[in-house]
Amino acid sequence: MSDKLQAPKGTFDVLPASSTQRDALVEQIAAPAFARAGYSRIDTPIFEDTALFARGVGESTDVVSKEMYTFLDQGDRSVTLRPEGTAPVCRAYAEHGMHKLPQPVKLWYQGPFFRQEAPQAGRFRQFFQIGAEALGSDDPALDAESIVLLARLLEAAGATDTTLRISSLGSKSERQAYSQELKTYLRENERQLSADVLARIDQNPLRAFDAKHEGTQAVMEAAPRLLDAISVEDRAHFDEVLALLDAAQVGYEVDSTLVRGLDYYTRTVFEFTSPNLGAQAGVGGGGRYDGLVELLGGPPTAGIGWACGVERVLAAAELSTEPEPTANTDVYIALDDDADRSAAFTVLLKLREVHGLSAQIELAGRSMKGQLKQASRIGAKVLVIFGGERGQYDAAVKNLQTGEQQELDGLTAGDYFDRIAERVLAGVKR
RNA sequence: GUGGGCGUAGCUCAGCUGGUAGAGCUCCGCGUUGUGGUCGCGGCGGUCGCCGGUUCGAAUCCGGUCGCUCACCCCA
Repeated sequence: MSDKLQAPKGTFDVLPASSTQRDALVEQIAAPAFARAGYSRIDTPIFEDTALFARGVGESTDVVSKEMYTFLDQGDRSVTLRPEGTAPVCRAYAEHGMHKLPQPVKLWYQGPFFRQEAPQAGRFRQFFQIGAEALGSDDPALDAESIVLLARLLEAAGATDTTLRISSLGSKSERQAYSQELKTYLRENERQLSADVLARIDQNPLRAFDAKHEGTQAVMEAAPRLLDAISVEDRAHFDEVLALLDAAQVGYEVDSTLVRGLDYYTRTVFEFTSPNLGAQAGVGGGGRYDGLVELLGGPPTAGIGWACGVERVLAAAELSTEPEPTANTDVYIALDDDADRSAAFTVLLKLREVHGLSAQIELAGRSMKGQLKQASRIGAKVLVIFGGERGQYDAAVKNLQTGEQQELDGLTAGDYFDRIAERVLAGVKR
């Protein structure tokens, strides 16, 4: 075991048993919902110029400062495995001049993301996200639409007991002023704060709201709230978002302590959590990021989006019944000791290619009993036996559902396929 | 990075106070049978994570190390 290679720390193999439900989440639940809401699929590179995240997500964030997989390529360019999807989508928006398209531009994506953190329940180094970004409009209805989209997605996936927390971070200027005020407050109470909160007062004081440390939480209860400091316009925008959520009958909790760890967020921020997830309770979250596109070299552009973790959604949905990959093989070709293997192989390919059937042939040297067992194990409807018992027949076609079997003799190179195929098709259709 | 729990067969696990490894499931074969199910019998499969120490003898005790896992932190 010691020298056996294994998947890198924090990564996992998606085995056949679980790939079915993962695919279903993306293809049967997410994709149709996005299509109905006017979102188009976008795929950005798995790695990007490191500067994209440094600038877009923020140098001081944990994600950028200590969790990125960054390396130099052969040309000494610093590249980074994408830790999140919003910055790349905004880069693509700016790079391809999407501001010239009818606004807003709605995009969705799905794929792996990378963060070098200590793995634990619900947290991986390579994880999969489904995300949605809508750029080019700051209409509160877009915020509401985006949030409702995620709410419905979670519901459809089976994560029905989630909680939505929502708040507004206001605009940059108020946030900066508030940040100063909060720093002062924290300094006044620094004796009760935990060491790591204390160490980050200058970097990101808002983080203190997230701490689980008791003393810190006591201090934060009485701390000034950003939601009380935002501008009249931002407050009106936020109230409109809430009103639309009410209209959509999406329940929420306004939580003025809600903090997001990425620098680009402005105004609306939200997060869905699930009680059956352990410490990493967030299943999905996001917010508005007016200004990000401009920061990345594009025109001033409003934007809002979210991402949800595929592994977390699935865990929150508590899919108890692990559906075995439904076996739906049409034909299984069994080989007796004296089978004409060449003829069997030809029939196998023709059944697949001419008749479009799913056909498998014996490949493991099993006994006839073992081959029968294998055929029923993979759900074959029809069995073709080549060889026959002691040469009593050249081939036999057995309907595995009814048990009836027809034996064919005198097969010649010219007509064996048609005669077998005729009987196979009759059996498959039944 | 820090702390708790755990590393025995492909999977789930047993193995008390030290005597050089077991079960169930899976897989393969044989018999039974309705060519597949059931049942019966048999087989494949492990340097007990790794290294060192104590001992006549270590899966078991001690130390170290690696890995997994949960939590802190952070986030999806």
